[in-house]
Amino acid sequence: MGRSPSCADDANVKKGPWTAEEDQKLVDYINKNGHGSWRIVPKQAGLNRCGKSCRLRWTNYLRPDIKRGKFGEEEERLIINLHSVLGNKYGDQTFYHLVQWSKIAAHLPGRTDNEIKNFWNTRIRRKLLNLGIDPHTHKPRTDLDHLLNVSQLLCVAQLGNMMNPLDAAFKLQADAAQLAQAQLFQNLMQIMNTNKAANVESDGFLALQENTNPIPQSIPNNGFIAGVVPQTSDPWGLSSSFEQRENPVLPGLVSISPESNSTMENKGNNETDSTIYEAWEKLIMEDDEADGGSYWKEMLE
DNA sequence: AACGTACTCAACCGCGCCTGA
DNA sequence: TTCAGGCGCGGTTGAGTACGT
Repeated sequence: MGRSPSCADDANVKKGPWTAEEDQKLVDYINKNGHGSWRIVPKQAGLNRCGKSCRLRWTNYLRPDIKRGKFGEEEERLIINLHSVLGNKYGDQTFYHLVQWSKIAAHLPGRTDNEIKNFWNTRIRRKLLNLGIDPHTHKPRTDLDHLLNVSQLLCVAQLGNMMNPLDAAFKLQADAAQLAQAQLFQNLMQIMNTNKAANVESDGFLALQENTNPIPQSIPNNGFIAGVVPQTSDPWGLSSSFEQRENPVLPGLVSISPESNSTMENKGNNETDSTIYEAWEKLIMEDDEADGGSYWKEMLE
Protein backbone atom coordinates (compact mmCIF):
# COMPACT_ATOMS: atom_id res chain seq x y z
CA MET A 1 0.00 0.00 0.00
CA GLY A 2 0.82 3.60 -0.23
CA ARG A 3 3.53 3.89 -2.78
CA SER A 4 3.06 6.97 -4.88
CA PRO A 5 3.45 6.69 -8.61
CA SER A 6 7.09 7.08 -9.44
CA CYS A 7 8.24 10.11 -11.37
CA ALA A 8 9.46 7.59 -13.89
CA ASP A 9 5.86 6.75 -14.64
CA ASP A 10 5.33 10.21 -16.03
CA ALA A 11 7.23 10.44 -19.30
CA ASN A 12 6.50 14.15 -19.60
CA VAL A 13 8.45 15.37 -16.58
CA LYS A 14 12.04 16.35 -16.99
CA LYS A 15 14.71 14.33 -15.24
CA GLY A 16 18.42 14.72 -14.72
CA PRO A 17 20.52 17.72 -13.77
CA TRP A 18 18.79 20.93 -12.84
CA THR A 19 19.51 24.12 -14.76
CA ALA A 20 20.19 27.47 -13.09
CA GLU A 21 16.87 28.69 -14.43
CA GLU A 22 14.96 25.81 -12.84
CA ASP A 23 16.80 26.38 -9.56
CA GLN A 24 15.82 30.02 -9.60
CA LYS A 25 12.16 29.21 -10.26
CA LEU A 26 12.08 26.76 -7.39
CA VAL A 27 13.86 29.08 -4.97
CA ASP A 28 11.65 31.99 -5.89
CA TYR A 29 8.51 29.95 -5.44
CA ILE A 30 9.49 28.46 -2.08
CA ASN A 31 10.76 31.77 -0.72
CA LYS A 32 7.45 33.30 -1.62
CA ASN A 33 5.01 30.50 -0.73
CA GLY A 34 6.85 27.84 1.18
CA HIS A 35 6.80 24.36 -0.26
CA GLY A 36 3.47 23.17 1.18
CA SER A 37 2.53 20.07 -0.75
CA TRP A 38 5.45 19.07 -2.89
CA ARG A 39 3.12 17.61 -5.44
CA ILE A 40 1.76 21.00 -6.39
CA VAL A 41 5.09 22.85 -6.18
CA PRO A 42 6.24 22.12 -9.75
CA LYS A 43 2.88 23.11 -11.22
CA GLN A 44 2.71 26.35 -9.25
CA ALA A 45 6.35 27.16 -9.85
CA GLY A 46 6.13 26.50 -13.56
CA LEU A 47 8.55 23.60 -13.50
CA ASN A 48 8.34 20.51 -15.66
CA ARG A 49 9.50 18.31 -12.78
CA CYS A 50 7.82 15.96 -10.38
CA GLY A 51 7.29 17.05 -6.79
CA LYS A 52 9.72 14.53 -5.51
CA SER A 53 12.48 15.88 -7.69
CA CYS A 54 11.72 19.41 -6.44
CA ARG A 55 11.82 18.28 -2.82
CA LEU A 56 15.17 16.56 -3.34
CA ARG A 57 16.67 19.53 -5.14
CA TRP A 58 15.54 21.85 -2.38
CA THR A 59 16.54 19.72 0.61
CA ASN A 60 19.86 18.59 -0.79
CA TYR A 61 21.05 21.63 -2.65
CA LEU A 62 19.01 24.81 -2.66
CA ARG A 63 18.07 25.21 0.99
CA PRO A 64 19.65 28.44 2.23
CA ASP A 65 21.04 26.87 5.43
CA ILE A 66 23.07 24.26 3.61
CA LYS A 67 26.73 24.23 4.48
CA ARG A 68 28.82 23.42 1.46
CA GLY A 69 32.42 22.39 1.19
CA LYS A 70 34.58 19.72 2.69
CA PHE A 71 33.83 18.00 5.97
CA GLY A 72 36.03 19.08 8.84
CA GLU A 73 37.82 16.76 11.25
CA GLU A 74 35.25 17.41 13.95
CA GLU A 75 32.41 16.61 11.59
CA GLU A 76 34.15 13.44 10.49
CA ARG A 77 34.59 12.29 14.08
CA LEU A 78 31.00 13.10 14.87
CA ILE A 79 29.76 11.14 11.89
CA ILE A 80 31.82 8.11 12.87
CA ASN A 81 30.57 8.25 16.42
CA LEU A 82 26.97 8.74 15.43
CA HIS A 83 27.17 6.02 12.83
CA SER A 84 28.41 3.60 15.45
CA VAL A 85 25.34 4.13 17.58
CA LEU A 86 22.57 5.08 15.15
CA GLY A 87 21.74 1.91 13.37
CA ASN A 88 18.14 1.34 12.35
CA LYS A 89 16.32 -0.07 15.29
CA TYR A 90 13.51 -2.55 14.88
CA GLY A 91 12.25 -3.70 18.23
CA ASP A 92 15.22 -4.72 20.29
CA GLN A 93 17.51 -5.18 17.33
CA THR A 94 19.80 -2.69 15.71
CA PHE A 95 20.61 -3.01 12.02
CA TYR A 96 23.83 -1.30 11.14
CA HIS A 97 23.45 -2.00 7.46
CA LEU A 98 20.44 0.34 7.52
CA VAL A 99 21.85 3.54 8.84
CA GLN A 100 19.60 6.41 9.84
CA TRP A 101 21.39 9.11 7.88
CA SER A 102 18.73 11.67 8.64
CA LYS A 103 19.33 11.27 12.38
CA ILE A 104 23.05 11.69 11.86
CA ALA A 105 22.39 14.73 9.70
CA ALA A 106 20.30 16.23 12.50
CA HIS A 107 23.48 16.46 14.58
CA LEU A 108 25.38 18.25 11.83
CA PRO A 109 23.78 21.61 11.10
CA GLY A 110 23.84 22.52 7.45
CA ARG A 111 24.69 19.02 6.25
CA THR A 112 22.16 16.86 4.45
CA ASP A 113 21.65 13.17 4.95
CA ASN A 114 22.55 12.65 1.32
CA GLU A 115 25.83 14.50 1.72
CA ILE A 116 26.73 12.56 4.85
CA LYS A 117 25.76 9.29 3.24
CA ASN A 118 27.99 10.03 0.26
CA PHE A 119 30.83 11.09 2.52
CA TRP A 120 30.51 7.90 4.51
CA ASN A 121 30.34 5.61 1.51
CA THR A 122 33.16 7.21 -0.42
CA ARG A 123 35.64 8.19 2.31
CA ILE A 124 35.02 6.93 5.80
CA ARG A 125 33.88 3.48 4.85
CA ARG A 126 37.02 2.85 2.83
CA LYS A 127 39.16 4.32 5.56
CA LEU A 128 37.69 1.92 8.10
CA LEU A 129 38.08 -1.03 5.78
CA ASN A 130 41.72 -0.14 5.22
CA LEU A 131 42.18 -0.20 8.97
CA GLY A 132 40.64 -3.64 9.17
CA ILE A 133 37.52 -2.35 10.86
CA ASP A 134 34.08 -3.52 9.88
CA PRO A 135 32.25 -0.32 8.87
CA HIS A 136 28.91 -1.88 9.81
CA THR A 137 29.77 -2.80 13.35
CA HIS A 138 32.74 -0.51 14.00
CA LYS A 139 34.56 -3.52 15.30
CA PRO A 140 37.78 -5.11 14.25
CA ARG A 141 37.47 -8.51 12.72
CA THR A 142 36.94 -11.05 15.48
CA ASP A 143 37.24 -14.29 13.58
CA LEU A 144 39.51 -16.83 15.14
CA ASP A 145 41.72 -17.39 12.10
CA HIS A 146 42.67 -13.79 12.37
CA LEU A 147 43.61 -14.22 16.00
CA LEU A 148 45.57 -17.40 15.45
CA ASN A 149 47.66 -15.88 12.69
CA VAL A 150 49.11 -13.45 15.11
CA SER A 151 52.39 -15.16 15.76
CA GLN A 152 53.30 -14.96 12.09
CA LEU A 153 52.22 -11.36 12.05
CA LEU A 154 54.39 -10.60 15.06
CA CYS A 155 57.37 -12.12 13.27
CA VAL A 156 56.71 -10.03 10.21
CA ALA A 157 56.34 -6.92 12.30
CA GLN A 158 59.58 -7.49 14.12
CA LEU A 159 61.40 -8.38 10.93
CA GLY A 160 60.01 -5.33 9.23
CA ASN A 161 61.21 -3.09 12.01
CA MET A 162 64.72 -4.44 11.65
CA MET A 163 64.84 -3.98 7.91
CA ASN A 164 66.18 -1.00 6.09
CA PRO A 165 63.47 1.64 6.22
CA LEU A 166 63.83 2.11 2.50
CA ASP A 167 62.74 -1.45 1.86
CA ALA A 168 59.19 -0.57 0.99
CA ALA A 169 57.84 -4.09 0.66
CA PHE A 170 59.01 -5.08 4.12
CA LYS A 171 57.82 -1.86 5.68
CA LEU A 172 54.40 -2.33 4.16
CA GLN A 173 54.11 -5.84 5.53
CA ALA A 174 55.37 -4.68 8.89
CA ASP A 175 52.85 -1.89 9.00
CA ALA A 176 50.06 -4.30 8.18
CA ALA A 177 51.25 -6.62 10.90
CA GLN A 178 51.41 -3.83 13.42
CA LEU A 179 47.91 -2.83 12.48
CA ALA A 180 46.84 -6.39 13.11
CA GLN A 181 48.41 -6.16 16.56
CA ALA A 182 46.34 -3.10 17.28
CA GLN A 183 43.22 -4.87 16.11
CA LEU A 184 43.93 -7.84 18.30
CA PHE A 185 44.41 -5.61 21.27
CA GLN A 186 41.11 -3.99 20.41
CA ASN A 187 39.46 -7.41 20.23
CA LEU A 188 40.71 -8.32 23.64
CA MET A 189 39.59 -5.08 25.23
CA GLN A 190 36.15 -5.49 23.72
CA ILE A 191 35.83 -9.03 24.94
CA MET A 192 36.85 -7.87 28.39
CA ASN A 193 34.33 -5.06 28.33
CA THR A 194 31.43 -7.02 26.92
CA ASN A 195 29.64 -7.15 30.24
CA LYS A 196 30.29 -3.54 31.09
CA ALA A 197 29.20 -1.73 28.03
CA ALA A 198 26.16 -3.34 26.57
CA ASN A 199 23.71 -0.54 27.28
CA VAL A 200 23.33 1.75 24.36
CA GLU A 201 20.70 4.37 24.88
CA SER A 202 18.64 5.97 22.21
CA ASP A 203 20.87 9.00 22.33
CA GLY A 204 23.80 6.83 21.61
CA PHE A 205 26.41 9.51 21.13
CA LEU A 206 26.42 10.19 24.85
CA ALA A 207 26.08 6.53 25.65
CA LEU A 208 29.15 5.79 23.60
CA GLN A 209 31.21 8.32 25.45
CA GLU A 210 29.97 7.22 28.82
CA ASN A 211 30.81 3.64 28.09
CA THR A 212 34.38 4.29 27.17
CA ASN A 213 37.14 2.70 29.14
CA PRO A 214 40.71 3.80 29.63
CA ILE A 215 43.45 2.00 27.82
CA PRO A 216 46.29 0.82 30.01
CA GLN A 217 49.14 3.27 29.87
CA SER A 218 51.63 0.48 29.38
CA ILE A 219 50.85 0.13 25.69
CA PRO A 220 54.11 0.31 23.81
CA ASN A 221 54.16 3.46 21.77
CA ASN A 222 55.49 2.12 18.54
CA GLY A 223 53.95 4.70 16.29
CA PHE A 224 51.65 2.74 14.08
CA ILE A 225 49.78 1.10 16.91
CA ALA A 226 49.46 4.42 18.65
CA GLY A 227 48.07 5.78 15.44
CA VAL A 228 44.98 3.59 15.69
CA VAL A 229 44.48 3.61 19.42
CA PRO A 230 41.00 4.98 19.80
CA GLN A 231 39.98 7.93 21.86
CA THR A 232 36.67 9.28 23.00
CA SER A 233 35.76 11.46 20.09
CA ASP A 234 37.54 9.49 17.41
CA PRO A 235 37.19 5.83 18.17
CA TRP A 236 39.51 4.61 15.46
CA GLY A 237 41.92 7.47 15.33
CA LEU A 238 41.02 8.28 11.78
CA SER A 239 41.45 11.95 11.67
CA SER A 240 43.88 13.14 14.26
CA SER A 241 47.52 12.60 15.02
CA PHE A 242 48.85 10.77 18.01
CA GLU A 243 49.95 14.02 19.57
CA GLN A 244 46.29 14.94 19.88
CA ARG A 245 45.50 11.80 21.81
CA GLU A 246 46.52 12.67 25.28
CA ASN A 247 43.87 10.57 26.94
CA PRO A 248 43.22 7.65 24.70
CA VAL A 249 40.19 5.64 25.67
CA LEU A 250 38.50 2.66 24.16
CA PRO A 251 34.95 2.96 22.93
CA GLY A 252 32.44 0.83 24.74
CA LEU A 253 30.75 -1.92 22.85
CA VAL A 254 27.69 -0.97 20.93
CA SER A 255 24.89 -3.20 19.86
CA ILE A 256 25.63 -4.97 16.67
CA SER A 257 24.26 -5.89 13.30
CA PRO A 258 22.38 -9.12 12.72
CA GLU A 259 25.15 -10.58 10.65
CA SER A 260 27.62 -10.19 13.46
CA ASN A 261 25.14 -10.87 16.18
CA SER A 262 26.07 -14.47 16.53
CA THR A 263 29.70 -13.55 16.85
CA MET A 264 29.16 -11.24 19.77
CA GLU A 265 26.51 -13.33 21.40
CA ASN A 266 28.94 -16.19 21.32
CA LYS A 267 31.39 -14.10 23.25
CA GLY A 268 29.07 -14.61 26.15
CA ASN A 269 28.91 -18.35 25.89
CA ASN A 270 31.52 -20.49 27.45
CA GLU A 271 32.63 -22.40 24.41
CA THR A 272 33.67 -19.49 22.24
CA ASP A 273 34.88 -17.54 25.19
CA SER A 274 37.25 -20.23 26.20
CA THR A 275 38.46 -20.70 22.64
CA ILE A 276 39.30 -17.06 22.30
CA TYR A 277 41.00 -16.97 25.65
CA GLU A 278 42.93 -20.07 24.71
CA ALA A 279 44.05 -18.31 21.57
CA TRP A 280 45.26 -15.41 23.66
CA GLU A 281 47.01 -17.71 26.07
CA LYS A 282 48.77 -19.35 23.14
CA LEU A 283 49.68 -16.00 21.74
CA ILE A 284 51.15 -14.81 25.02
CA MET A 285 53.15 -17.98 25.46
CA GLU A 286 54.53 -17.73 21.94
CA ASP A 287 55.35 -14.12 22.53
CA ASP A 288 57.21 -15.03 25.70
CA GLU A 289 59.15 -17.75 23.97
CA ALA A 290 59.91 -15.59 20.98
CA ASP A 291 61.78 -12.73 22.57
CA GLY A 292 61.22 -12.85 26.27
CA GLY A 293 59.86 -9.32 26.02
CA SER A 294 56.31 -10.40 26.81
CA TYR A 295 54.71 -7.70 24.73
CA TRP A 296 51.17 -9.02 25.06
CA LYS A 297 51.53 -9.86 28.75
CA GLU A 298 52.56 -6.31 29.40
CA MET A 299 49.69 -5.03 27.34
CA LEU A 300 47.16 -7.17 29.15
CA GLU A 301 48.46 -6.15 32.54
C1' DA B 1 48.82 13.80 -25.25
C1' DA B 2 45.83 9.94 -24.92
C1' DC B 3 43.74 6.57 -22.62
C1' DG B 4 41.99 3.95 -18.66
C1' DT B 5 40.67 3.77 -13.94
C1' DA B 6 39.11 5.58 -9.62
C1' DC B 7 36.56 8.79 -7.20
C1' DT B 8 32.87 12.14 -6.08
C1' DC B 9 28.36 13.61 -5.54
C1' DA B 10 23.86 15.19 -7.47
C1' DA B 11 19.94 12.96 -8.70
C1' DC B 12 16.95 9.13 -9.13
C1' DC B 13 14.45 4.89 -7.56
C1' DG B 14 11.72 2.05 -4.78
C1' DC B 15 10.04 0.99 -0.38
C1' DG B 16 7.69 1.78 3.96
C1' DC B 17 5.38 4.85 7.10
C1' DC B 18 1.93 8.33 8.14
C1' DT B 19 -2.34 10.57 7.51
C1' DG B 20 -6.89 11.50 6.36
C1' DA B 21 -11.10 10.28 3.97
C1' DT C 1 -11.00 -0.57 9.67
C1' DT C 2 -9.43 -0.03 5.15
C1' DC C 3 -7.02 2.08 1.63
C1' DA C 4 -5.16 5.69 -1.44
C1' DG C 5 -2.23 9.66 -1.54
C1' DG C 6 1.79 11.82 -0.12
C1' DC C 7 6.20 12.19 2.02
C1' DG C 8 10.71 10.87 3.63
C1' DC C 9 14.19 7.64 3.84
C1' DG C 10 18.19 4.67 2.42
C1' DG C 11 20.26 2.56 -1.52
C1' DT C 12 21.88 2.98 -6.17
C1' DT C 13 23.22 5.09 -10.50
C1' DG C 14 25.81 7.62 -13.72
C1' DA C 15 27.96 11.92 -15.45
C1' DG C 16 31.74 14.68 -14.54
C1' DT C 17 36.33 15.09 -12.76
C1' DA C 18 40.85 13.76 -10.99
C1' DC C 19 44.56 10.92 -11.17
C1' DG C 20 47.78 7.45 -12.88
C1' DT C 21 50.12 5.05 -16.63
